[in-house]
Amino acid sequence: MEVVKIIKKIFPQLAISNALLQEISKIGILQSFKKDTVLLKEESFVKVVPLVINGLIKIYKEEENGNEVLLYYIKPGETCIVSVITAEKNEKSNVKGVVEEDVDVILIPKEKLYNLRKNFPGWNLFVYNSFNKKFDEVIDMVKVLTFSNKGKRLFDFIIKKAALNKSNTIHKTHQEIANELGSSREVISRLLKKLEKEGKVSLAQKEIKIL
Amino acid sequence: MEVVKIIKKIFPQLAISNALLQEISKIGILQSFKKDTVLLKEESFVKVVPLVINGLIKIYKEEENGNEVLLYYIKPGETCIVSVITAEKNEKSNVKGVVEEDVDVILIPKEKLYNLRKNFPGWNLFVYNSFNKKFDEVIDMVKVLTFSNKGKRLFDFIIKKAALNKSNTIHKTHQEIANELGSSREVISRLLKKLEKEGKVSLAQKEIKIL
DNA sequence: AACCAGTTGTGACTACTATCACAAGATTAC
DNA sequence: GTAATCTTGTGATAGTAGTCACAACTGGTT
Repeated sequence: MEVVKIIKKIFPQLAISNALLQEISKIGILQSFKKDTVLLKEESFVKVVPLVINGLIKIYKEEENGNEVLLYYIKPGETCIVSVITAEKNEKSNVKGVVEEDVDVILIPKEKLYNLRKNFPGWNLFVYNSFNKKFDEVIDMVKVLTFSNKGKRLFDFIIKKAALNKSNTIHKTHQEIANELGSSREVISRLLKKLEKEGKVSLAQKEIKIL
Repeated sequence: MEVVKIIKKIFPQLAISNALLQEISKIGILQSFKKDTVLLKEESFVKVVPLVINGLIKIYKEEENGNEVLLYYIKPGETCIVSVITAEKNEKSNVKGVVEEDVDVILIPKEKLYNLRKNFPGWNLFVYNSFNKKFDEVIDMVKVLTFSNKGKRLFDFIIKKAALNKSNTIHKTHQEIANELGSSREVISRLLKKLEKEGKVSLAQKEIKIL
């Protein structure tokens, strides 16, 4: 019963009810995905909902012109709320999900969701919680986008990304950051240089260290 | 059985299951609120969840410095998803809800939510749908904020607000719009003037008409 | 009619951000 | 070790947005 242990450790909320714990360990499929695997495509139907055990998944929206809009990351102990909702509504996804750091996940097949929702209140509460958390994150993003300049937004991003990595260093090119924040490479380079001069970070190739 | 009729008409989703329909008509409290009534305060606990029959509720975040961040409007047929979630989690709200146009609502007392969630899958689906809709709206806002300038954002706002009013005219001062969009009055005045010159709107005191 | 408060219009200035152009540094492959 | 490629640095320029200052208009009141 490997899965039961994992759930107890990483998803304590789902282990409160023993029935739910058993059900998920029965229907859940353990699987791993490598960096850059596309788990959720825009305009396609959701077949499974992932519960992230470790690693990181990036959720974003992709524009026609190639622009991307970073929405949030899914970290261990969390699920892809957009997947849950669109799977149950049998609708197409309108966001994209890509593995940012190699992940291990428990996959819940879409057909099992109705039963979970109907018979396990603990599952609903988990979904509500997940929803709430991500909604708050996106709302916070709206706030930052409304009132902060790029410099603040960039620093905000660096701090949060480092926290997700449980490290004080992030490994991304300026171009990648520019894409995620909807800016241009030159602007990010300049702003990072400024942060370095202010003594807040130190820079190297593909590396930003928080001081 | 006035409430039953209203639910059937305005919330068809909740009328699919007769049991749910009966339950809501039993526990729901019909009530009206005038413009500017504060229905949901930041940092206070949610006691009731409103199902909006007609009118309009504005949901936004208020900053320490008085800045506001418009999140979305709740129109007839919708519920305040933040209320549902925070009520069930017994947490404090982190957004503010104010009546924008006089509303009639069905109020669901917080204590009844658990029973609805546990025993009525149709209620869950309604909550999921509401969540999905508002999440999409906020995501779209992130997109606009990331890639559009204020001019586009303003025009976007005008179009959407007019649609909510079911009218081609909105009645707000430039200052009010500036507050909702997190800009300044002068900027909004100038941009509106520009839209007028482009023949997209016509302006009068406290009135913007879409052409 | 004159007044007043609220609303809108606009110039001047500054800071921020995007874009183009190109240089320079770092890394990888041969 | 050198070429080729990827990544970062930086000047110049233009457009966007916020702020200050003040003028002009509007609707309602006395």
